[in-house]
Amino acid sequence: MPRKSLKASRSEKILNAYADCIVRYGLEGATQEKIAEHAGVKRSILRHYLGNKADMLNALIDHVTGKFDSQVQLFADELPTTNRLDTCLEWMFDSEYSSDKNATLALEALTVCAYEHPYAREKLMDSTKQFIRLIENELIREFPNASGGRIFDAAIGITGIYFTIDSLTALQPPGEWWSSSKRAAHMIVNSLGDS
Amino acid sequence: MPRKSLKASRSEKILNAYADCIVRYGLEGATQEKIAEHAGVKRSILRHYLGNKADMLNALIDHVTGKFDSQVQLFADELPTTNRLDTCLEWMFDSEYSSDKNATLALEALTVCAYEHPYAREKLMDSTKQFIRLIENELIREFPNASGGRIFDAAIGITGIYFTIDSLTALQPPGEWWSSSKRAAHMIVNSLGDS
DNA sequence: TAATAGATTGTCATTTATGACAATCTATTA
DNA sequence: TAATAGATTGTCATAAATGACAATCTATTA
Repeated sequence: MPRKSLKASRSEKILNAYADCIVRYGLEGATQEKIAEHAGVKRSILRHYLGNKADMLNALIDHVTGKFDSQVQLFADELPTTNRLDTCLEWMFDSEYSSDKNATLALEALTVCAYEHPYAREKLMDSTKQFIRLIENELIREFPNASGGRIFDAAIGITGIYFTIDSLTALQPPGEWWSSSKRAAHMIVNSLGDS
Repeated sequence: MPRKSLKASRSEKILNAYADCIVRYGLEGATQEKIAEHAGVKRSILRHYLGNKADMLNALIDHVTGKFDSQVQLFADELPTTNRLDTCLEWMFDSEYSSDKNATLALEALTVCAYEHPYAREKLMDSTKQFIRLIENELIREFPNASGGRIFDAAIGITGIYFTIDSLTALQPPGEWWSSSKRAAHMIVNSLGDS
């Protein structure tokens, strides 16, 4: 007889606003007032659906890492059957293409609290590993004969280049930095070719 | 007849504590109380030497970028005359060696406020450029015949790999990530060799 | 349509962070 | 040693953030 619960959709909306806020104002700068404003709800609502500050942070950690993970998965699924690796780099290093840049940025904003929050550290580590593994898989597919060690080195390198150019977004770097990043990633890829 | 001013040394100590705090707690999480505690002084002292919150942030921006710049300069000056590039990568990607990792981390912690603080954005951009230029110079010295474009691409790539592995410190990644990062950087360097 | 579970709003107390400034202490040297 | 400029400490007012909870509104369906 009760009305149906909006918990799922409301929580979603609030956590997205929370993620936006930590990217914009930093983790501690994302106050409940600001989150509520961004989400277009009253502050009391946050508490109603997500509990107190600590609860909210835990929910946020799950939400941000989960969202990142599923976007990574979606990204992998959408890659074409031919020319996968080139397409992959093309998508990664095109500042226009990417649908939701904030996924990476939110991850990075959370990183600063890893010291204080072992749970965040754990989840962030998992998500990072999964991203590296995506790159590894594409490299293996293209260079089945390369050693696992070299594949991993290359994956770490490409991931590093991507994370940095992504986090530099806040500094509004010139567009050439994106294309240079892409070419640097290709340098790594090519070096796997020379057996 | 007055006593001599401690402004320089006190400000230095406070700003170092401030930088430590933003790395540990994030920009907004670094409250005056915590800074004072880390610096081993009373909170009132902060105001006495560095003014109000906004003044302190500006001083911090100058301090952090200035410190980073001078460490980069020192780093370049200490490179040996022979085998410079290898030594450079060796030092960058040795998690033990580096004297003050926090210089990079503080830079990254400040990045989140770039949206709100154009001044921070400006200074951070300058420092980043200077770092890239250091790498560029070493690459040019080793590969005088490589095109400027390829040199820049490589410098962007190596810098990206370095910044990322450095910021991942908070997640306590396995030591192999450091060595893999180093080898990835070498892949980029080597690709400059095959004209 | 009446009862119910949940949505939504509003308010108040507590804690925390900051700003301002008065009061006191201390090295320096004229 | 006395005057001075600065160091240091302490306190209070204000603002901001959070936590807790009461009060009201509204779908849903028995």
